[in-house]
Amino acid sequence: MSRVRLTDEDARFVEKYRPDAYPRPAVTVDLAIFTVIDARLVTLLIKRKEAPYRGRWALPGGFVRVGSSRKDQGESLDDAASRELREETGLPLDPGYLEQVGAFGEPNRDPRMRVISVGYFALVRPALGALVQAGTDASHAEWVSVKDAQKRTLAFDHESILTTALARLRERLGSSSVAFALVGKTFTIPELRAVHEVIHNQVLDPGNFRRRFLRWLEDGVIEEAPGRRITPSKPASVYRFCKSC
Amino acid sequence: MSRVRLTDEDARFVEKYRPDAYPRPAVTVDLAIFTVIDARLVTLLIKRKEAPYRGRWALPGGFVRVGSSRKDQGESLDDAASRELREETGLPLDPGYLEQVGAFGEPNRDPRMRVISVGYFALVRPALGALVQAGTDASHAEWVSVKDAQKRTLAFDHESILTTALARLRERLGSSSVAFALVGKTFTIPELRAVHEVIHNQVLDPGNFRRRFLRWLEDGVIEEAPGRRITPSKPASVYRFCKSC
DNA sequence: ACAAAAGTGTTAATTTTACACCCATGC
DNA sequence: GCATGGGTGTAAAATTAACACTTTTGT
Repeated sequence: MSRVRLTDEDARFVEKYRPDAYPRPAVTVDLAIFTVIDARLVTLLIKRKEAPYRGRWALPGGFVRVGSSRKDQGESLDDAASRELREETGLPLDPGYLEQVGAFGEPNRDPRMRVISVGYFALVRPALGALVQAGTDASHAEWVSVKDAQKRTLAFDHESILTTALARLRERLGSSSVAFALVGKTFTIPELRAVHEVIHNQVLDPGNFRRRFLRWLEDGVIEEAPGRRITPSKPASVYRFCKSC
Repeated sequence: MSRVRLTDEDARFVEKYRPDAYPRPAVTVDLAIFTVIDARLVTLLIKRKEAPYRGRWALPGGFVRVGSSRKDQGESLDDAASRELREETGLPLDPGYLEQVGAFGEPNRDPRMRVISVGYFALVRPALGALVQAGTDASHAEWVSVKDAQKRTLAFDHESILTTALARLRERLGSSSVAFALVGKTFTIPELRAVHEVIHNQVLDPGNFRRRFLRWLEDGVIEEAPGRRITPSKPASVYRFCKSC
């Protein structure tokens, strides 16, 4: 983020400035965290333990930490989202993938007060996804298939955040960094195809998918990796994402 | 926006709720308002009359009006953007086109306090664009070619908002509603092509462009309109956007 | 008549799609 | 050997790109 140096006049003005002249909204981040489990696209939902909407399912999220002084203005939005992701999943760092999808700020979306939420979508590897359930109070957090999640009545306007995030995920799936965030550190082409099929909810031609994929190999985005898969038929070759072959 | 009815418990809780427990950020909307003038893509910049960054050029924008009570939570983000658009351009309603591009909330992007800005991009017709300059204090607001705007050092992080907005505009240009927002109420194919050329900064084949365009005609998105253009060569036929032929 | 730009036609190149077929492996 | 699914080949279809050519206007 590029920022510009202050003039002396600006600096003097800042010292005099009185905040709180106008009411301010609270600002939160809410996350649609996706992974693939048992060939279903799932998202992490939290059962709210407090009002409002107590007992209802909601996207994980929380308030953005805003410093109380000019010197300390708190954390960035991305940092807030990343922090919530870690806190709610209990997973170690590994950002996986995290992208903002926009601000959601209709009045009265929260009955307590004016709250503006910045929506994110996040991806975690399936292998890690399985750990989340175990690490948390089972009744508190749950992987729910996106289809089911959209049928439940979520708290606040989380339904619309989820829908927007899902659309964004589908848009981004063509990009390699997104595509590889939902498979293991090593993977086969059929594994990757299965993920695409689940997300787009349609079967894909194996041959054609393979050809699209092979461009990434030619471009050096991925490389062959050692390893095998146990299969009831011909085993596929294993690849890995290649950030610095 | 779908929202869910409160339970009685929720309602009771809301009554007790004490806001202001944590510091809150100020929230603004900032707009990249585009139009085409003299075959240049231009955006409206405001010369700041107050600190911080006094005298520097900035995107038009302002604080989101947040009500001070639970009953009145103020205006929506879209409404705030739409209001600023009207206030800064002095143009009558006619939304033209307005779309959110995301939240920009790095700490210290504003030296006074933590400010989170929601960026929008807006389109106004060229014919209207010319009026804006006249209606405002000339030294206050100015149409600046996007290329020049990106060379000037804009206030805050407006450079990054502008860049993001421009990218979004280019993405959306294929959609009819966006494409037609930058030409007159009636227009010719060459006029429309000129707009595309300016925005994508490349010359387009007239024949091929025409064919792409004609699909919209077949789909009934547009229709022929009466009228002519004064030209030094063969005049093109005139069309109009057709919301309910 | 001439220049200029609209509009039409045609063809090659590229990408997408569909589907046949061979191959390696576990059982 | 046989079923299963990985991997390869190929050809039709659709889209894109390049460019020649005809038409209509103002001068």
